[in-house]
Amino acid sequence: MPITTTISIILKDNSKKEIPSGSTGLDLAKAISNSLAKKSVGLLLNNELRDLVTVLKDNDKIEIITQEDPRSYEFLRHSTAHILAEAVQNIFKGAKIAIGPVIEDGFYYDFEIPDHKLIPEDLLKIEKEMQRLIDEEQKFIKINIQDTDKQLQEFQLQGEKFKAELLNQYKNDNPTLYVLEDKSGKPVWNDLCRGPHIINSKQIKAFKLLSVSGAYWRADETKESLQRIYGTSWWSQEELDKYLKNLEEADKRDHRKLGRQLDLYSTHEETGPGLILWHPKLAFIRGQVEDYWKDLHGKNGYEFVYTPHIARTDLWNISGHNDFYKENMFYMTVDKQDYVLKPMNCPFHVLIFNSRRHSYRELPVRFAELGTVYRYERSGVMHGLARVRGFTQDDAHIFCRRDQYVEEIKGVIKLVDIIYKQFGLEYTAELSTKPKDAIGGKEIWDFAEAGLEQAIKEYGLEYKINPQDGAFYGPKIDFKLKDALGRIWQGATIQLDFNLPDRFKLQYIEKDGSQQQPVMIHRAIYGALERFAAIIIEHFAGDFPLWLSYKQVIVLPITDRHLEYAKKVETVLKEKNIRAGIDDRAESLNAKIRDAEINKIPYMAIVGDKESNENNVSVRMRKKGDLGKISLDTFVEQLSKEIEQKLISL
RNA sequence: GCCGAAGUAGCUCAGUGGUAGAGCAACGGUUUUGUAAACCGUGGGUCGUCAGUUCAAAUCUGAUCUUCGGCUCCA
Repeated sequence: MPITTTISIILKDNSKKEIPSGSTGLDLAKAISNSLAKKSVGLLLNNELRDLVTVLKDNDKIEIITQEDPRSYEFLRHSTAHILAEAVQNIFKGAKIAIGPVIEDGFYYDFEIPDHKLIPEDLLKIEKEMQRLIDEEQKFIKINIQDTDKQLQEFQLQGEKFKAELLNQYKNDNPTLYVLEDKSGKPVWNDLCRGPHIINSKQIKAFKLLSVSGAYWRADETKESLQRIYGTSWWSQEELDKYLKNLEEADKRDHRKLGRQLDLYSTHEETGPGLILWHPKLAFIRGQVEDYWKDLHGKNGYEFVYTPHIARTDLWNISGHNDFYKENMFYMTVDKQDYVLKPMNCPFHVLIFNSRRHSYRELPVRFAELGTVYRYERSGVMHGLARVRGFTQDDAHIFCRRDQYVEEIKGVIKLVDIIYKQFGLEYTAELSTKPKDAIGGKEIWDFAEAGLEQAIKEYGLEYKINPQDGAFYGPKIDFKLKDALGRIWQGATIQLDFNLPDRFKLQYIEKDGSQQQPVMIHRAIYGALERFAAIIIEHFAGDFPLWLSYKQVIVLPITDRHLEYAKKVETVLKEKNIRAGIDDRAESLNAKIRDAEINKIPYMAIVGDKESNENNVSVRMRKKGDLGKISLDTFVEQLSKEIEQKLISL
């Protein structure tokens, strides 16, 4: 057989490149251009991320990943995590390493550190050690583990029980070890790892450790309790600074912080955790959000119902909640009868449907309710308005025929689209399919999943599939929404239910006189008003659009002699249903402006001599500053239009 | 629920065993102000709660409640 001295590589654009055999990805990059080699980080080799220094084979398909490619961060962060682990083991001698994966914008590493509890100050010490290791220009070397038993023994000898456990698990999958070598080529540290990694620690230009927290080995609370360090790393200090600034901005928008500053809501020890008291401003905003919802749903064929907050346990026995939802329910006993505080609205809506016979002609029936439910949440999970124990769902249940339900799903998707656009929120859809422990046969699941998929496709929505992530009672579409800072929140959900129609024996009379089971759809668009409030507070950073603002205009008289005209302006605005007020305090104009800005009031109408003589107002817009003088009539007209159109400006 | 941290005036925070502080807000007065803070004065806290150690506890210890960062779970 002839020995080939060159191999042929297929590049991203399907062109071919001949390089000497034994070349690595880095050699390939150099062969293309030196500037490319400088920016190169790793490879996409036959569709898998690999080290840049991987030796290439004939006919390999290669895409060189540079620092400009978002995928390059995976190499960087994963490698920074290794340096973190090395640093921690250098500082805390008995520390054992668990796992250290890349997460969005960063990485973490889990450790078991006997006799030491990490505190934030430790992070500085660890960062220093990491920098020292980075400056040592340590090389990442990949080694195939030939003798797993020997390696296993070594891990056990070192007390690296987590690595040993992992190696044992992966021993038949060609496990690899990454060894870090110092400049002299001496191995100084290693980790069982699939990679890929960067070549040299000096490529880590900007990193920061962010926080410490607890975690469990394999996310199992019965297993070892570990200490986790979170960090982030970037290709340049500028990138890191930008990221940290973004974190600060997110912190400023935190709805819990703004909730206090703007007097939006409170919780109290006396009421208990996760129970929200809505103050007037946020209650007003909620009212606007609810009115908009009612209007839209009324126009789209929904009928509104009200149902009680408690029901006898009997109801929850029939629905099955008392079995599968037990840990989340609040129970009480009255007159020796057991009651449950409702965790969901569906059983009530089902009872309304079942309270009389239905003809196929009446379907679909759509019952909607802003239903307040209570769920016991474990004490550590509460979070401001976003995760609470008592919350109001914008709930609705659709009962329809099999031949209707695709259209019904499309109708719900349309509402989701309209509503999210109204708030300037982007979203993505996810289709969750049959889980392992599901009720209902394959046939009905196939039918339901196909229908959901058809609806999404026909609507023209992009979506991804979450295999086996559906509810046990049916598949679902979840909507993840993205706020102004690009953060993802769980929003709307559309779920099919095969469970309740069965348990409550739901029926309607078909054309041929037979009794048929309707298809039942659960859906919520805001999700929960509490969480939605949290989302829009953070999305708008407290600067609510005019139609949502509790106070829309504050009139600022310059001196007392302008009070009379200021009152006139206020009256004119109020007559046009514009929510206006006057700041008549004996404060300087600057002070009044400052307070209005702090309270995030959208418009300030400043009135002095010039304005009162000409029936004008000087308009100042929140955050934008002085807009100049316009006539009072024009001002009213412009505001009315902005309110009418529910405009948003971010 | 679990791991870790925190709780001092309405808010933000200082105060490491010896008489509880600041700024802002509030209140009273003076100032009548042109696009992000006028000036003077006054009041306000059993230091989350309960127990313990001590001559003496905001400060040390324990329990408990709440909050925060995560884990797990979820609208």
